[in-house]
This record gives sequence, C-alpha cells and structure tokens, in this order.
Amino acid sequence: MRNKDVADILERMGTLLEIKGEIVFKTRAYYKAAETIAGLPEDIETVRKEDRLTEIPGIGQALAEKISQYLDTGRMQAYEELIKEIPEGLLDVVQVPSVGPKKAKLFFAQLKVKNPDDLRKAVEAGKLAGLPGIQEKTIENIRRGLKIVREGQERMHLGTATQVAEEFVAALRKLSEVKDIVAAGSLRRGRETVRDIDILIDSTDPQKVMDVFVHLPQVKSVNAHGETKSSILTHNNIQVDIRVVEPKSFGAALLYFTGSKDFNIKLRQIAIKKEMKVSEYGIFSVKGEHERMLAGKTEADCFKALGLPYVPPEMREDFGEEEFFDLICRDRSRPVPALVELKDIQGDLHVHSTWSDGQNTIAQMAQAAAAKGYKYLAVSDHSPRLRVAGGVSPEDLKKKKKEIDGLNAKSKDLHILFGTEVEIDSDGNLDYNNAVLSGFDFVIAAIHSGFEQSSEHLTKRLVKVCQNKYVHAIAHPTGVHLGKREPYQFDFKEVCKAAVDHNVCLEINAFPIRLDLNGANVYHARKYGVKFVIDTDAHRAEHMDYMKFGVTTARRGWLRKEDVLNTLSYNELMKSLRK
DNA sequence: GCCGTTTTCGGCCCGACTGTTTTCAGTCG
Repeated sequence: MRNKDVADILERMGTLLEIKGEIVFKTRAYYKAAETIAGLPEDIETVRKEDRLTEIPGIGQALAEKISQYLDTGRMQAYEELIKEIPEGLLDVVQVPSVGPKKAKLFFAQLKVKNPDDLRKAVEAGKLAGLPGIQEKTIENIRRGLKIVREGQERMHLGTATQVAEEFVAALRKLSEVKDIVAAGSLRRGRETVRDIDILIDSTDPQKVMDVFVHLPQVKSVNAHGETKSSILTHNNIQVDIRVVEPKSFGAALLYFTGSKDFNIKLRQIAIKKEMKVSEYGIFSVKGEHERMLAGKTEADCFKALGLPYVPPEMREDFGEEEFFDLICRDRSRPVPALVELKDIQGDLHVHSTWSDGQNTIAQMAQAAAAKGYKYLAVSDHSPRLRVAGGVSPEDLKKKKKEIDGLNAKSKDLHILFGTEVEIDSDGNLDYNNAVLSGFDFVIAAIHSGFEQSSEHLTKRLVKVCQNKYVHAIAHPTGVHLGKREPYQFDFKEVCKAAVDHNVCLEINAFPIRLDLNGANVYHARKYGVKFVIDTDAHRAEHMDYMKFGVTTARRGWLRKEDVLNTLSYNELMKSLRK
C-alpha cells in the first residue's frame, strides 16, 4: 500500500505551491486529493491499474497523470521541478507557528532561509528586522514558534487530551459567570489523536472568563488574549483555545468548533443551495442584502433549520467517502443510524491478570467489572510465547481455570470467562494447540512480533488465524502504537473478508495508545460486514475505564449496538461463542 | 486543479486575532 506516500507528496506539493504563490484553489485541490487518498480504503496501485484514478473525487486528469507517474517511477516530475524553485526545507519552515507561506517566501527571497535552522540563525543575527511587514512583535512570535517546534509539539492521544480538557473545564466551570462549557474540536469527535483543545463557553462576562483562563496555574504562555477568544500553552506545550459566545449562538458555535473542517464546509455548501448561511453565530436565511437568523441556540436547532437530522459528533468525519451526505441529503427517509453507547456494553473480553502481565488478581479485576455493572469479564492472559509478558503455560492454565471456577461459584451477577490472548507466530500458527484452545470460553488472537514481514505474508498470517475454528476475535488488528509505531502492512479488505467468512470478530482495542482498530478502520470494516468486540486490554483494574474511548471509536465507525458482540447478554454471548 | 439535475467557464466556506497598518494582509482554525 503506497497510499500514504502518494498522499504525502501531494500534500507537500500543495504547500510548496502555496509558498510559490499559486491561487489558493489550486493548492486546496492538492490538499483535498491528499486527504482523500490517505483515507482511501483500497490500494491506490490497484485503482491505478484498473484505470479508476479519476473516479476518486477531487482527482482529475492532471492529478491522475502525476500520481500514475509517481507510482510507476517513484518520482513526480512536477514535484522535482517545483523543489528546484522552492527548497523542500521550506516545508518545515511553514510548520513554525506564526510563519505561513507568505513569510516563508519572504525569508527565502530576502535572506536565503531554506530551513528552520536558517530561520533560527537569521532571527538570532537580527536579520529579520527591516523586512516589509516585519516588526519586533512578529520577530518575537517567530522566535517563540521556533522554540515550540524544537520542543516538539506532537499530537497527544485521546486519553491525555480528555484529561487535560477536563482539568480546564472543571476550573472554569467554577466561575459564576460561566453558564455552559463544553470541550469541542477533534476531542469531542473522539479522534484517536488530538493536536489542541478547544473549549467553548457561554458566559455573561467574556472578559472575566478570559482573564481567569490566561492566569490559570496550568498556563505557561499566552498566544492570544482577545475579547472572545484566547489561546494558551500549558507547561507540557499543549495548546488550549477558549472561545466565549452568546447563548443565542452557543449551538452554532459548538457545531462550528466541533468540526470536522470538511463537515463544516459541506454544511455550508448545503446552506448556500438553500439560500442560507452557516457561521459560528448561527444559521441565517440570505435574501440579497438581508440576513435573518433562523437558529443558533442549540446544535439540534441548527440541524433542523438546515433540514437535516441531528448528527452525533463522532460521525462528523470524512473518511473519504460520500456515504454520509448521500444518507442525510439525498435520501432523507433513511435516518441516521442509532449508534452504540457506553451503557450498551455488558462486559470486557480482553483484560489481563497476575497470571500474565496484569497488575491485579482475577478477583480484583472481577470486582472492578462487577462495580461497572458488567455481566461478564473474560480474563484473557497472554500465551507462553510472549515471554516478556509472562504467558501462561498449559499446565498453569489448569490452575487458572480452577481459580475462575471457584470465583464463579461465589459470584452473583458477574460471570468470569476463561480467556486467552493467544500469540500468532510468524507463520500464522497459534501458540496453544487446538486441544488446549478448545478449553477456553473466549480466544482472542494477537500479533506481537514479525511486524516487518511483507504485506502478503502478514495478510496470510491473519487470514489463517481467522480460519481456526477456536478463534473468536483478532486483538488490536493493525498493531499501531500511536505516536510510536506505525500499523503493520496488510491487506485490510482481505482480512475483513476472512473474518466475516469464519465468524471472527475484529477488536476495537480501547487502550488510548492503541485505539486499534481506529474509527476509519471500523467504518470500512463494517461495510465489509465485520462484527466487533470492544475491549480495554486492561492491565490494571482502572484501565477498564478506557472502555469509553473504545465506544467512541466504534461510533466513529458508525457501529450500532448489534454490530458489537459484547453488548449481548451473558446467555446470548455464550451461545454466540460456541460456534 | 476540480467540477457541473441551474455552469465546460467561473466559481471554489467563514471569521477572529495579530501586527502592521490608516484599511488590510497573513495566519490560524
């Protein structure tokens, strides 16, 4: 799969063209194409072979030719010519906060700045002063921007973002001037990773809220401090933006600041066709010069004014397909699906205990599960091959089973299932033989090694596992560790098909550094007919709280309750597991 | 550069904040 490579080069082209000074619509076309290809569920090389590139929305003749050339030769002539004119290092220069394409071009033209290091030297040598439109404050902002880049401002995972947002929301909610407060942005959509945190506030006294916000102890520096909008960095270099709006616009603002950007654009396009306008202040009817406000108080009002059903935040995401707008715009008789909710979850099927690398005993994990109101808990410890995790030997399995039987005899509402997270070896064989596997209530198979194998080999491994009749699910199917390790390469569609054919679930692993499958994966897998389990992979009792992130991810993939195995009652689940 | 049940040419989402400016460009989301 070279989709990401193609997306990357198109994205770079877009930025370079922007620096060059091309019209924004041209650069936007490159960005749009890059985004679409990055989210494409099939292999771009297959699409190219079948001569279907121009069928991808946003790809016309010109881009199709450039992409074909890149796939065939590994090079793109237009790109090579462009970087003769605009050095590639400028791509990093525009990453510096406060520096955009215009300033990057200016610094390059006037000072021969070709990369962030050149820029740093130019700033320190005082060479920026005197350039047109550059004064002391701009220089200071760039200096600070360079520092941020150096300290590395990466995306944080959803768990961290949720925690930071909750701290700020809690601190500001205490103010009597704050009537309503919600964390919006990609956090509200439940994206797997979040760049910064957007908080929206309904207040009678914006200035007071702003003043308190920028002086909170978590704040390291203030980027902006206006009447209705402020932006700060925390000591961990996390950007937090707040925005205060009037109550009559709160819903419209929430809609706007929740995004996604693509979703907002599409809403606005729909509005234009209906002689309406969407902004963060409301939904307006537009008749010539006259504007009249139609809605804004709540999100629900806004959707209604646009003639659309309410769309949950997790669905306001463009995974490169038009299904969503087909659904809500062209065929209004079809309702938006009723998505799975946290309260639908009846148990966790992938947690660890002290029998392998968990921190808590089975009894402790069971107690925490019961406290959540769960009806069942599968204690799925590692198998022996995963030595680092102290996998359970076949002999010890008997003792573990006995312990579970004993606890179940005393347990009232919670059923403890005898589970395993069994290793998949480099050829797709499992770490326990079938005789052992047949003794488990729940078997989830996992890859923890051989990530570097070819896509073909990894696909074969996973398909072979699906064919094993004792396997109920595949754990963290792509192997991604957010911000640490890329997913391993395999044919996603092929594995989904095998899973469907052999009645194997794919896991949505809710552990925040994994979130694997992610929302886009789930979205596509569901369309192939896959069923899912949502598990936390808890190694301590508290980790079971991560279930909410898994449910959010499921909702991003449009899952309904019936798509998720662990929404079943205990009896239904056991019936389903005896396949 | 893309796209078209109003267009093959003329559109392409909207607004705040900052810093530099006497009315606006650049950046950001």
